[in-house]
Amino acid sequence: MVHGGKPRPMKGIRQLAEHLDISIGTVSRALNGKPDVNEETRKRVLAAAEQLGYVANQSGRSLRQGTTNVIGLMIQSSKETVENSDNFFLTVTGGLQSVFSRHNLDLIMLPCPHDEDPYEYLKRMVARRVVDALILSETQRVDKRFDMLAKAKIPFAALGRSLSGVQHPWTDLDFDGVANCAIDRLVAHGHRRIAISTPASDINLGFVFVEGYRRALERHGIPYDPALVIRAKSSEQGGYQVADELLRLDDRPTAVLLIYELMAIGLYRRVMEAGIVPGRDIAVVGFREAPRAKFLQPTLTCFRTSLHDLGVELAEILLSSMPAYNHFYPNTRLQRTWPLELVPGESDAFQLTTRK
Amino acid sequence: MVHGGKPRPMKGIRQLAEHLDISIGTVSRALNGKPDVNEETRKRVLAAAEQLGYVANQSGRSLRQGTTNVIGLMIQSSKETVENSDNFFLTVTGGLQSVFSRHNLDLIMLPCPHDEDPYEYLKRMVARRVVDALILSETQRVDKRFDMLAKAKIPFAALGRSLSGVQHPWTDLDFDGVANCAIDRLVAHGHRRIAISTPASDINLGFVFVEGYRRALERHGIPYDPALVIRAKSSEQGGYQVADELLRLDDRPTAVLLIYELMAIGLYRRVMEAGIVPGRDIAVVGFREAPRAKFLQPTLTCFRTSLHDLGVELAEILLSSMPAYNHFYPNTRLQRTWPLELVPGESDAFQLTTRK
DNA sequence: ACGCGCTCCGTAAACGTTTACGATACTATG
DNA sequence: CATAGTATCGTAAACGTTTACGGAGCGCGT
Repeated sequence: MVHGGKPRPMKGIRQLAEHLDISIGTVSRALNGKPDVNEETRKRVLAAAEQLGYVANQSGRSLRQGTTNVIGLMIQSSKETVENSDNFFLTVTGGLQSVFSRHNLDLIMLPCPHDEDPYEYLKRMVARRVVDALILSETQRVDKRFDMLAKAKIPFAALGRSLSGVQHPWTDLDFDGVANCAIDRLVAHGHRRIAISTPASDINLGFVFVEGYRRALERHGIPYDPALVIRAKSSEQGGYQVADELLRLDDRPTAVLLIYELMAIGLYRRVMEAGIVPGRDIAVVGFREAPRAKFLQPTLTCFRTSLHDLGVELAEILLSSMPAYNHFYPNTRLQRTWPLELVPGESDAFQLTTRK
Repeated sequence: MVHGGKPRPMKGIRQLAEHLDISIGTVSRALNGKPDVNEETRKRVLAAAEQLGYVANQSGRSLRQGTTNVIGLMIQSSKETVENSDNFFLTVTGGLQSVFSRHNLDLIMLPCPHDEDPYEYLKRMVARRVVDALILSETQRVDKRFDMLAKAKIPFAALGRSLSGVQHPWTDLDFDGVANCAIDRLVAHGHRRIAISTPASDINLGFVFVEGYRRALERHGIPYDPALVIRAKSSEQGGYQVADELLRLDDRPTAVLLIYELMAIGLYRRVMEAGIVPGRDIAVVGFREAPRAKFLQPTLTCFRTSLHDLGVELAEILLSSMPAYNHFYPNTRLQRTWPLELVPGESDAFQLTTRK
């Protein structure tokens, strides 16, 4: 039984303690920055820990204190979601982490498998107790997950508002504001028959988007026509399909508002097949800005925002709703819509001449 | 102290045991499917656990058995990576999970913050001991992470081969095979001056890609010209830049091989600005297939593969390298390149007429 | 000399599991 | 009936932390 030699891999705080010839209590206090420990011994402990490569076992720690210092971001990578949303999550993640890291919190992503019920998945993850708090995305119109988390008293914030019972913290892109702005612009250009695309799923953003569209129309005295609300997947194929439906309408719309900018690629393609050119015969406005939109001809009018900053906001909202952290973020609004900036393109830059 | 009434939230296995009036040992054995427990009582235990919503505390469990049943997928969301699509990761994730879930393993994603050194980040995550094994992606040419994990004796597999010392399990797309096939095709069409794009970073796939390109060229007796290897970011902008550089070359190439299919969008745009049309004046071949490629005019010749199946393979490789699971996957090759299938498009479907 | 407060540290009890070990009751076998 | 074997269960010791509690030593004022 060799005892000296190379510093063998640390087994636990116990070995570190007996190597320093002090008690484990003191070692623990030294490592955790507790006040009642001599500065001198703290230095020794930290040095020894560094040298021997000791690092606290997280299981033991979180068993004892019931906390893990990990925040989970649940993402439901449904087939549809996978097709769009490329950099969306990773960009938001960057913003989240920039805040969390200041508090020594780590972020992990919890991807719900396609074939599993998100609610059951979340239950499993909560039961694992590997996260202290959660960020939910892709919120449904009514979302059982919120009620469950509220009942389980685990803090959470949502990326996207919802109608669910509990008042929960969230940030959300300003979907109705965007719809509002787009309609104002299109109406000013002479359009009165304006279609809108919305996701086929129960995700809440679609409802909010259409609601804003409806209110804006009514403000201009234009009746709301359900036939102009086209449900389609948020992908290029979806855009193609939207155009297809548009062309089939009797009183063909002169403008269309897309929930997802990539759809414009498919839409352009389909209408051009029909001899209709975007930006001249039909106005197109897209939600959010993708780098790809810049490569469309004609360039797409859309809305820009910083997803990174949205992540920052979301993290702060979550933390301010957690007792242990809320003093860092004293007066934070717990619900916040995130503004977007209009990026004018050529796709709607024409005045509609009343042709009939 | 009320004792009856609503089933209050379970505190632990102890309460569950005394509610059933049996010992905690038996309860634990019943829940974990151990053999020495009466089928009758097992049923009772499972029923009670279900009814009271009991679920084992993961910290306690993993403290005791030193295992967490969680696999981590580390992703370095570098700025550049974010610009490309993360549906890559989400798709692979689907394949991984379909395997892991059979073994009651959960997958979490560990996104390394932009501003943190991936190596340090990984060290922190390993220290947390929240994962039993790891999957690394975006492997560098030489990657310190592998050595660290090997030394720490934590199992891992990589998405992408590397030159690092240790023989580690990996799957990788068949970059050199693709380069090979593309060159054969282009040469058959009369091209001899063929450019190639490669990432600007130290990620290994670029080296493998160029290596395959080089060997294929030499097989055809075409000298390798370093000037034709263009480093650029894997984005539309990068494609634009590649085209820019191409146009600046004296003896202008008649074909180009792109490491990332989205680059074709920018490349098309730039060459068309110069009056050169893809598929007639210049041949373009892209690596991997994106849905977007279908919307390009002319359609892009590229290579298709199932990233989901690649995930399946990767998961199996990882598990077969773990003592506790390897009997499930007896004779699995621990290193495997993943084949891709050619998807012929119009972008290289012309015979080069020798023009000079 | 005594008591008090302060600083620093050791002791031991939790946290919620799993599991080796032994105990009990019952069955089969001689 | 004695004994061995089997099926089932209870007991208690781990796993590695954190932390409440108390104790030792010291300075200081009375």
